Amino acid sequence: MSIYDTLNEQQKKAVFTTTGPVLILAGAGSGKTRALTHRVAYLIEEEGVSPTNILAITFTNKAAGEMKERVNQLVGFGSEQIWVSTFHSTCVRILRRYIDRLGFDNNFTIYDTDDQKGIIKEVCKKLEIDTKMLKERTIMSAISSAKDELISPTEYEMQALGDYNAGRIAKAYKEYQATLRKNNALDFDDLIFKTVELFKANPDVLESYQNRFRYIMVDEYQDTNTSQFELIRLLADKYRNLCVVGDDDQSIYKFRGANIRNILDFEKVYTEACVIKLEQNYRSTQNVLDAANAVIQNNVARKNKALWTDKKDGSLLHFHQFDTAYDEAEYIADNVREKKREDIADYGECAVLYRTNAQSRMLEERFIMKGIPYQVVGGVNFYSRKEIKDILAYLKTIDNGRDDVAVKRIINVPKRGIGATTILRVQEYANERNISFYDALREADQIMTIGKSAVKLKPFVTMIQAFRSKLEFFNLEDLIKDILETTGYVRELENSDTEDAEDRIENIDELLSKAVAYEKAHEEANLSEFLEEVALVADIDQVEGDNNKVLLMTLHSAKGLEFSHVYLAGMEDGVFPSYMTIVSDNPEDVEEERRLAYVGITRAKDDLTITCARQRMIRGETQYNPVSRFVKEIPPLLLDHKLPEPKYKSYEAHDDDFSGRNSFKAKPYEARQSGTIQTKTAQAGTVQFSEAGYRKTENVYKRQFGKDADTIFDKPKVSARPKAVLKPKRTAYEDQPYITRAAAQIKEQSQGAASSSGSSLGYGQGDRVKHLKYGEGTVMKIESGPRDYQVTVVFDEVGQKIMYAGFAKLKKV
DNA sequence: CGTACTAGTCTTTTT
DNA sequence: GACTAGTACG
Repeated sequence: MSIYDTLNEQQKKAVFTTTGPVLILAGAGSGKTRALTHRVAYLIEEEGVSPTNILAITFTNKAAGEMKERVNQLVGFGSEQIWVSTFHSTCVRILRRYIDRLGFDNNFTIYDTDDQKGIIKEVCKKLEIDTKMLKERTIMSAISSAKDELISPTEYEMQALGDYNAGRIAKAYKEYQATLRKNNALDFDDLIFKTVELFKANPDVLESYQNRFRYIMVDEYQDTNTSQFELIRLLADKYRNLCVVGDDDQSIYKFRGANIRNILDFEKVYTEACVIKLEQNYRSTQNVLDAANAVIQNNVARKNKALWTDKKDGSLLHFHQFDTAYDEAEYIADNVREKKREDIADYGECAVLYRTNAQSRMLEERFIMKGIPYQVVGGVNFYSRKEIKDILAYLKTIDNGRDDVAVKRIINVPKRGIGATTILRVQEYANERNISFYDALREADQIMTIGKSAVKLKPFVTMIQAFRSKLEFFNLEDLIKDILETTGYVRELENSDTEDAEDRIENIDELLSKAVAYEKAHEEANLSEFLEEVALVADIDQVEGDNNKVLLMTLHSAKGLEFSHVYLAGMEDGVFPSYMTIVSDNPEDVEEERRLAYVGITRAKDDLTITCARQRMIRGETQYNPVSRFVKEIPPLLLDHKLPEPKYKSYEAHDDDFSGRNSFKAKPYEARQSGTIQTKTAQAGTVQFSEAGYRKTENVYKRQFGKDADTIFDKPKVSARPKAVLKPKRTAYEDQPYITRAAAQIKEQSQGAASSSGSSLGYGQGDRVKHLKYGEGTVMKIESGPRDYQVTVVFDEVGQKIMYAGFAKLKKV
């Protein structure tokens, strides 16, 4: 019995076909990681391929780690020698070695979105681009798209001829690249671009990597963009042992430049390619799978496949429409708690998925209220928080004095009385002499224009020099501590009475422990590599598998994961699919959203709950949204609750115009040009839909279910509710990077309460207490729960509430 | 130079 | 609603 016996026929074919180009079309849950890991094992064990000759590219560091681990289990040795990493990390490793050939310093820094924006701003100022007319954002995304397509500034300029705005972007692009070069920095897109450039300009370097990576595998191939494809094409060009794995139905990163043609046209580029389809789904129940299939079928641009499963039907999909987002969140939290109580599911088996990060807030509040452990993935990245970026900027300055962005970030943090004017003068001086900002600082006393401010600059330079000289004998931890001590960064935070100072200090502590962990994991930890690792972490990388918490994340972050119990929240037209895509005149945009829905549905192994709200606050505006078209595409037979009956007819359909999907396909553009319809709801607020998108939904629905598919506009019952009691602020906390401050307090309290007899509450049964939002009330009961004291209070105004002492912050009156 | 307030924008998704 | 950039003022 060998390890390969457990594979199905198609998986075996994927594993045993080791030479030449291979395209594996792997449907959701079809065991593609299994196939990939076994393939690597097979290469090493049966074909005697050296692990060093294998390159596997994954999408996230987390996926890379998992792959390594699984190969290790199969082979038992050598897996640490396989090069498994993301596109970006792969490129950094190559560039660290060879980028000097392109005129960069090998210790270049990597700019994140914030840094980029800063540069773009400078560029706009310099080129006198009016950012009201042409937004930084637009310029940035134009540059990013250009890089994804491997278009250089010069080429961009040529293409922009005759177009005023494009011409300005071209100028900005050119200037931006010049600045990056001057600062010895690369942005995310450059990492790929420059590697391709390096390979093209240096055939010897390319060949050495071609010889090294004789077997190349790429996971999540449907999400590669043009530059990534080119990179892979170059690397695989000599031996052509390229195996790509993907699912066109799960392509959800078009906004990031992903080119779905890469997978759809693979066979055209590699005519000798062997195509293998993995269609048996091992993950989900029949009902879940049926729903997913029904939804994705509405997409036109896809390779046909039919996922099937051996599994039982399973339970029906649950569907609930609520009046408000509050009710929705409340229900989900209750439902999770119930499943836990009845032993149906543990917390770690549940996940709540939503379209936008902003939707996590309401859910977090409810989860905290009910004491359910959870972890939010994403939102504001830990490493893009102000305080973290400040500390990192110190490290960057110490590491690479040419990084002007970093130097300018910290020159007056903490306050040293160095203002904008001084910085400007120094920059002018630097520009004249063509030296870096930092080098200009060193010559501060020679800059005539800044006068007496020069005195303030000197101590800064001396300090940085001192840090640099300590670099040799300090480890990372000591260095960071020294920075905090010398600059008084934490002291300043402690003295300021801003609300979030404490959070910030905690975040800094978290950074320190990350640095310590990094040093433990790496024998010869050095500053540059630490900074580089930090720059390339994804949110999902921080999720630990074994902490038994409900995971809250966007649908995008959920790709590649699976859970027994999945909640799809906010399933409303306007939220998901997003308003932007509904009104877009490109029908492909809604198709991408549909793929996202497909990803969401197929995350569920056993149980799927779909929820939505009639009323929802989005960006400070109350919106009334109908049930998502994607829900309507699920056969009603699979749902436990019927879709709501339409109450307001908002649009009269003309069946003659569109008798079915084919006729829609036949004349999409005329349809789309007929503008938008506005639908007034009973309450204030309007919702717009593109007519085409609207009609399409309608027709698909009719065709499948023979029902009137009118958009539903229920008049929401607006119940008077107390406003949210707390705003969860995300903060890093010990081993749990993204639990909220309030949850952290609960934890502290419960730990403290265990040792100190419990009188620490300061109030007891029968006492009158005051709550920040609920006002005054009487304590009825205090019970010690598993995490904290549960206090029951009857408030004078809002009635009885049961809450956790640690976070309710009740005061005796 | 630093602070406090105001106005405007934003988000759909991220390596 | 929340965050940020820009501005007016001390």
